[in-house]
Amino acid sequence: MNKSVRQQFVLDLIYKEEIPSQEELRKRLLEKGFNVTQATLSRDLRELSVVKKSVENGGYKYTLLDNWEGLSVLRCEVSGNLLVFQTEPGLAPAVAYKIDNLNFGSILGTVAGENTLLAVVTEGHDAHMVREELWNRIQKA
Amino acid sequence: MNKSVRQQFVLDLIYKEEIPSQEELRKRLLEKGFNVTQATLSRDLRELSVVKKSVENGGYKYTLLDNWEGLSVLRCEVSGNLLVFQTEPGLAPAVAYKIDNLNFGSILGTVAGENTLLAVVTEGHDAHMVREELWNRIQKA
DNA sequence: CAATTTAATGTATAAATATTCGTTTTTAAC
DNA sequence: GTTAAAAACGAATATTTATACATTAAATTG
Repeated sequence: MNKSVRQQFVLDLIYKEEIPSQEELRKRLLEKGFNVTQATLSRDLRELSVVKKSVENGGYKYTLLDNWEGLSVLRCEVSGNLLVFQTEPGLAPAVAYKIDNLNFGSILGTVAGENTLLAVVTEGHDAHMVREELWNRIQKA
Repeated sequence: MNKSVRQQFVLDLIYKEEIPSQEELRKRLLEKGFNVTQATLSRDLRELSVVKKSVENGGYKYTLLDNWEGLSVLRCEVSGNLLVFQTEPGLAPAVAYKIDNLNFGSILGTVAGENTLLAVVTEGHDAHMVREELWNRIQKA
């Protein structure tokens, strides 16, 4: 019944299912043991930068504004002040681009090869924490 | 007073300004000579895949779901059934990735170098039309 | 060009969402 | 532990957005 845990579930749900409304989201969360009101979810979605987009053939679904659909990041490990990502062949530059655009202050910059990319963590930040943060954002289902 | 012209203005407005609601969008369009109701704009935004996202320090703004912010595509020319894009150094793969993800039936596939990328137009489609379509989507302000 | 179909839009309203305000819970400071 | 401050939340509601239905405009067919 903790906020950040709930929000993780929210991200998970909208990633895996087609949620058309906050009321529907509320019901799905209830099944998982989270009993909150629509108002709270409205605030959650705001904080998580979740948006409602139209889907083919009518209706709407909630989705992440920056979605990593199709990018398939395979792995992310920490070594010193570096994060090392493995991606599907050829996708590293695209992933690097997306990471750059997140504007994480905790990431100084990225270098991408074919399927490997390095992200340099800013001094004073804990690489493992940054990894967590990023990984959550990437949202591998 | 043509629909597609209006929608172009809509894209333009939400790209250049912070529009917080459909009612506000209506007023801005009115200034430009388009007199439509909120209902029409709701339908426009659905068709254009425009979403409402939260902004720092409160409030909301409409924005494109797939935004090309920071990608800076410099040029796009047609040769036969090919579209040839020039981008800032190193960004071609990221642009190619985004184009792939638009799922245009009119584009068979893309190949990216460093700062140049080729998009192959599907047979039966007019390359110049496709170029227009894509270029509008890319929305260089 | 008349008849028919299809697309675009407005009006009115239902549905969905954001926010105000009051309450409870958590955190921080002593 | 007590108190003060901050964060989280619900209830009620204002605001915003989507849609059902009716109407008009445009395109298609004969």
